[in-house]
Amino acid sequence: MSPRSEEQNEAIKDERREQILSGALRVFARKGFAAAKISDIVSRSGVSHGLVYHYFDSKEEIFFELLKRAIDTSSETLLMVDGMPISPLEKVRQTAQYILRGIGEFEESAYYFLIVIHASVMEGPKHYQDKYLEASTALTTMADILAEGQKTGEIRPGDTLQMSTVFFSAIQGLAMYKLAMADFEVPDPEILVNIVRK
Amino acid sequence: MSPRSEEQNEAIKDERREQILSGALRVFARKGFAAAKISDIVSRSGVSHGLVYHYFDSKEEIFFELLKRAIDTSSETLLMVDGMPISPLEKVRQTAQYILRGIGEFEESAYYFLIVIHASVMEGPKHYQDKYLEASTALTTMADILAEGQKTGEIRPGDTLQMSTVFFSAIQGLAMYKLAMADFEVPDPEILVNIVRK
DNA sequence: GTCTATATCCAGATAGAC
DNA sequence: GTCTATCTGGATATAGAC
Repeated sequence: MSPRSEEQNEAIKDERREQILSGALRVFARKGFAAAKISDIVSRSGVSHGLVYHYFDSKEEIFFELLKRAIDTSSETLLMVDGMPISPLEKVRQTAQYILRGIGEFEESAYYFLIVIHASVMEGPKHYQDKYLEASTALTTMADILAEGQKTGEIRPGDTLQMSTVFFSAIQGLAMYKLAMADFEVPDPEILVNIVRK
Repeated sequence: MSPRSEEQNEAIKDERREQILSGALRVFARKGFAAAKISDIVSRSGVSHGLVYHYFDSKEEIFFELLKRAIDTSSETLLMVDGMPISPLEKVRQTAQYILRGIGEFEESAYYFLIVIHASVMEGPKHYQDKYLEASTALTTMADILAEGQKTGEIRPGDTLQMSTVFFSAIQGLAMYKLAMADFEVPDPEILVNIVRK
């Protein structure tokens, strides 16, 4: 038997973990936390039942890892756009374009939105909700951008938090339509921009 | 023992059914079909475990009844608005006002939206999806209204089905925010109107 | 019409072989 | 590192008393 190096073992471990998470993403998104069965994840990811529990302590831990990724990614996206040297309206446009492209091109992207929805709306372990609160920073970040845009006159007058909420509501809703309807086509990002544009 | 009349028995049966459905609505909305336990419904509705199965054949039948009500109600609402002798833009405004008021005032209303989401996005019995397809008539009905409005110049140019999809996406998303956030306040309906208004 | 008690099945998690 | 076999709890649904 040829012994494997530490690095090789680490690489294998990472690969298996990702393999499991990738299958679990689809299963959790489509079924929700409680309805998702370990056996579903096993089928999707092609590993054995026992191996899942070798890499994760519980079903809950797998879900939480996915939730973490979903929220971290969306926060980073918004901070990235906010840091660009462009006008407020253009920031809104970039956000809409970026997210909608993701939903259209990668099914994974829509699944991550569903994970957040499950964690936030559905009853479950309390720390899901806690983690979710971090996601609401997106709402206020966008509201701040809109307020700037009101000063420059690019953005409609009105309650910026409400506008921000409608903007993200539409995005979440679109992610769901994408998964619900087979022939769904991603709408023109400009329709989202129209929510706030003067 | 004083015998009860047929009518009284019927009234009791109806009342119990509604009692069960009312509790089940909240449970299914918050947990999804698979995660909802009969014992949850029992706690919420205040009847015994056995009685639930006296009035319904299965958990599935309860869910389906709720789904039916959700979809029938939303179809009727849209047809009602469409039948009003008002301009296309005004029809959009009435729809937004009516639905948002419902979401704001009655928690029940937001729950029904969640029921539809569960049925459409989550994996489950196939006939849920079939039933759900009826709900998509709302999308096309609204698209038709928008097309009329484009002729009269009240509505923005562009793909009307896409605009209709964004409009309803936002509504669905708002229903979720309502249930996810404790301090949620319903936004001004005019923000939704702005999606399509020229 | 309503309840409690129980049968049956299936899921999450563990143990231990290879 | 990976697998199969098994334990154990809990859920749906049923049976039958009141």
